[in-house]
Amino acid sequence: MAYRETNKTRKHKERVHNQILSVARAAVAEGGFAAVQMSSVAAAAGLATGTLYRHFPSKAELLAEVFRRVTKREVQVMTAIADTDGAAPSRLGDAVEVFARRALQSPVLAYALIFEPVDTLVDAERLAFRRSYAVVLGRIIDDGIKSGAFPAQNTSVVANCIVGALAEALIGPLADRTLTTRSETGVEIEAIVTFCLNAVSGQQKGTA
Amino acid sequence: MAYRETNKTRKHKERVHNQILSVARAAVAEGGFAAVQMSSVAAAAGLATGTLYRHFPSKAELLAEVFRRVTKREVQVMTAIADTDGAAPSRLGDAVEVFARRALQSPVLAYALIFEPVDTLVDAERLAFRRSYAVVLGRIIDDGIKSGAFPAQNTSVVANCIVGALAEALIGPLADRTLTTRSETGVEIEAIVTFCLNAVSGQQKGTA
DNA sequence: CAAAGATGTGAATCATCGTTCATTACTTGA
DNA sequence: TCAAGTAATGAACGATGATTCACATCTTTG
Repeated sequence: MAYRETNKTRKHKERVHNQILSVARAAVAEGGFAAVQMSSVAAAAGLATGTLYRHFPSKAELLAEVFRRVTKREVQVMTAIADTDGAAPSRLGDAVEVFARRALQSPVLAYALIFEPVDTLVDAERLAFRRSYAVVLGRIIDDGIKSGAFPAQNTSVVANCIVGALAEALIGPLADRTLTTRSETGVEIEAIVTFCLNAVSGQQKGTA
Repeated sequence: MAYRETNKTRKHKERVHNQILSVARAAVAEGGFAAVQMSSVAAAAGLATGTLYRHFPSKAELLAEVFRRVTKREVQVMTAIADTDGAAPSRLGDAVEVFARRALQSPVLAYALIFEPVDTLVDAERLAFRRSYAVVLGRIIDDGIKSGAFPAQNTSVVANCIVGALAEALIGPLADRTLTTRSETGVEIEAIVTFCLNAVSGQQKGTA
């Protein structure tokens, strides 16, 4: 005898929900997690501050959800490459290169995802995110070892090292985000790819 | 005809100054920069909050000073190794290993120094710090190239990659800093050293 | 349209900390 | 001991920004 949740309302709710997430995502891409303020998000979404709390219990959860969404896509992209059926070295090179290109495309977002501390919730997500990358890379490396393309090695440590090398060279504080003409970017990426391939295929006492 | 700064007062002042820095440093090592609160530092140092401001103009400056002190020592250690007169590969291995050992010794502090964003002042210091590391590593690598131990390569990118690989493998995911028996640590460090040496001495198209 | 319920609103509240400053307690040289 | 100055104190202040909540508005069903 009264209000009941209906298709229309459900859709509306979902639309608003997504709208909020999208605005928040944009804010993160613009200035990192630190730059996100509930009031700004609300304003940008054309809502009152309080309304956000009808959709997310807290800022932390909102940010965590943003993180999850963006992150999911990134991992999918990497996974797709890993599941290609080329030779391991070429797949590894591709994975590294794609990571690099995407990171350079939106450096602030990349920084936020890889580095920026926020709060326990998001930090936990980040851990999972990094691990996902390492897992994908590890799979490629294991393939390479099996096929003889790479010597035996401590896959998980090596995978972590690669993630770190990528992160640091591309979006760490030292990354020179100023001198990025198209060609300079290319040279840098090539250097990074070489570094990683060398590291994995090197001949030093391989079984560390 | 009155008060004048004297030896005794100067000494006292300095003692308190150092005491504050030391307490702050401990706080950073315990929970990172984010965990440092002026009131806690004061309490731990047996002082009133306001007293801190007789010694440091602001929290930011206090933290920057802490950063500088800790960091100076670290760079000295690395530099000493770089200036040894062994072969480049062995020096590089030593540098990496020492970095690793020290980082594992106080992971939270290492994390704070390498990653944790704080404010403009500290972030500027961090930039210098990382650059110092990269420079030291770069010097070793350049030596190696000159002596023919390493192929030609983009030294600065490679140095950054190494710093990143170290950081990630050791302290990025503060994750399994729990299951570090002495021997596991050793194995992990060895894997990291191998990774870095491979990366630098690899034969892939070296002149990226 | 009315009642019931859900949603939206945004000013007020709350919590956290860095920073200040009037006051008190020392130190020093005469 | 006194005057002149310095250091220490810690409660109060201020800024920021997340969160709440009493109220208004909208949707749905009968």
